[in-house]
Amino acid sequence: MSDSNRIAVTASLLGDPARANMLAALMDGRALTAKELAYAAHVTPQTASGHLGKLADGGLLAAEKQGRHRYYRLASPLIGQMLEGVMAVAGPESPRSTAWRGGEALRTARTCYDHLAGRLGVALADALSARGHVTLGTDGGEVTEQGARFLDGFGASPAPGRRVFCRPCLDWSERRPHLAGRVGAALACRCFALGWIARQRDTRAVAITTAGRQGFQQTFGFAIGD
Amino acid sequence: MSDSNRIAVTASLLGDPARANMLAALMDGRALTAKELAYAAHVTPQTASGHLGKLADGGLLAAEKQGRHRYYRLASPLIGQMLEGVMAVAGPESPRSTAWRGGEALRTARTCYDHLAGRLGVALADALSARGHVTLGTDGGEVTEQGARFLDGFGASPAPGRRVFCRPCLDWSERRPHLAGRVGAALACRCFALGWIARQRDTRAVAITTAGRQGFQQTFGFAIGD
DNA sequence: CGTTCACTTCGGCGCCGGCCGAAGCATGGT
DNA sequence: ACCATGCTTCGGCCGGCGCCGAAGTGAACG
Repeated sequence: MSDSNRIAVTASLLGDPARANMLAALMDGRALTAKELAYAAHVTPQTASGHLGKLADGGLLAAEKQGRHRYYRLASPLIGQMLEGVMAVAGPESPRSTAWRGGEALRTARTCYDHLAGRLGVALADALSARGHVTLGTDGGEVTEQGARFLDGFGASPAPGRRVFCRPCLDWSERRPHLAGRVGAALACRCFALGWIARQRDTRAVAITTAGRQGFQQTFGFAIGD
Repeated sequence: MSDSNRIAVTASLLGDPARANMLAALMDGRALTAKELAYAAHVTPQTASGHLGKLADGGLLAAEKQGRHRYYRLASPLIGQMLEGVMAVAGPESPRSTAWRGGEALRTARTCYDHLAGRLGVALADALSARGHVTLGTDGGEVTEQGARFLDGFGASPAPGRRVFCRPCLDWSERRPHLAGRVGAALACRCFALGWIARQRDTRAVAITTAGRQGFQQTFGFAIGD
């Protein structure tokens, strides 16, 4: 089988709306049951079962059985990255048709596998860059020395000691980069731990709490949230 | 239309073998005619015409008419990046079934949109890293000062003056990173210009010339090619 | 132990999309 | 002007795949 046939096989796994719905639901890094994924995909459990089997056989999902429950998660960060790449190309809807449910919340703040995206994610990247905590270029970026001290103090130290590079991830709703990689993941983890943001049921839109609005304003200098 | 339906629509464009073949053929950054793409995809011109229309309508290809010839190319580097991401997940064939035609040449050296991939691409990244010309981490890397001087001297200066970050791209055949981004593109461009590598007709496998074997050995310290 | 729930498998149906032959239009060459 | 070539469109065919009802297996609960 040629390499482009392998592309076709992998891509066709994403190319069904039900399966795409499932993968998107798993993009917040959590594991969900087959039943929850069936609900997310708007199909019956039997249909979902077939789809999940294909995704697992194709190496995109990892399955774990707990009693009668079957939990699925994305098989690796690489799958998350691939989905990000497809999303970046698929892009947002045209501004004229943004009336679909939940869209605004996703645009405000959401998880993108293990890091934050949407306006919140981009605002974090912008603030860190503007304050000289990270230096960002076209192909990448790096945490500065003062940035490392800042992140240490904030409780989001990405790695001890060594140089810490940043992986920009083109945000599909903002069309500008947010921070992926270890830095992005550490920031997200810390913000959840502080209670500034909270996961919601049935969506990977992330809620910004009152504490979060204050925290982002005082610590990073931007206003976000209702 | 929800974001995951947009994923499905975009992915399904890649999910057909004929279309995947065409996109793969265009991954070396060249523009090809509809006829050439039909040949690459092993379908008739009329079938190819329908597929190309879909890829162009979907924003994946850009079309340009020259007389009776219709040239298509990938619409943007972002498309190349997306395809890289799918290829990284699709991965190589299992070692037991590598007998397909042209596979070894692709693994040795090929273009990955605008930069070099395969063993050659990975060897370049390794050599630059080992010699201290670039520093590479998990999420990215940067050209060092001595590295910038080296690249200047080599004729592959990626950008004047400013800090130059590197974008690692997981090589699907080697499962380790080669260099994408501006640095990778500048290296590839220079190696073509030096005649160390040459494009081949009907494949994005890149031929390593005799001059190239000597040049890579003397300048970068690795042996590659027949 | 019986009931409920989660999940999987089977079988049948219908839709969709890729395929190509045929035909038509446009361009290039002699 | 005629012929060859590149490309597109149309129509029909067929295979593949997602869908769900029905049924079965296994786990959890009272």
